[in-house]
Amino acid sequence: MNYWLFKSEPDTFSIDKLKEVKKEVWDGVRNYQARNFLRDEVKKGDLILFYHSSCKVPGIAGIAKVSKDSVVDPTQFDKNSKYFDPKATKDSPRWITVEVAYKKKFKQLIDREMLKSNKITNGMMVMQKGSRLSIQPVSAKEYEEVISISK
DNA sequence: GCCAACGTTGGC
DNA sequence: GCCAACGTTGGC
Repeated sequence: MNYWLFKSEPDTFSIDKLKEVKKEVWDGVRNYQARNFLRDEVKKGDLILFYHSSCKVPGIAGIAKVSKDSVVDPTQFDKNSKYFDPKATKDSPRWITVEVAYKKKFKQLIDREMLKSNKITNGMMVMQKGSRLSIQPVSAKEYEEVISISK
């Protein structure tokens, strides 16, 4: 079992929205490094730190769980989607992702100030300058620390 | 295969 | 809105 951090802009898709819909296909990832994680390493049962980015207060908002792995991102075939990819075919889809299920929302958002002030969480990939990857691996130690901060 | 130009991300 | 960091594109 592995741990991950998934970034999402709350204006587009937030932890509250996930809570409402319970499950959602994590579509729209169009970066190969992130896609490779989604395709090869993110598996059913893995736990996800749900990170809100590009907003007033960025930070970790809660936890989700991978409910299905190796899901073909349907938006690549949708001409009306901004994620449409003319080079993707049904026979060899280019964008593979996962489905995530809501697990919990933290009582309080763990903002970057909080992550920075903790020695372990300050070392997380999301805290590194210029870290743009939207699907990031998280160590068990980092995950546990985030959980303990959230309590 | 190099690399400049360009586009995007994302914290601040 | 700024700007640094990074990824992608495309000419050569």
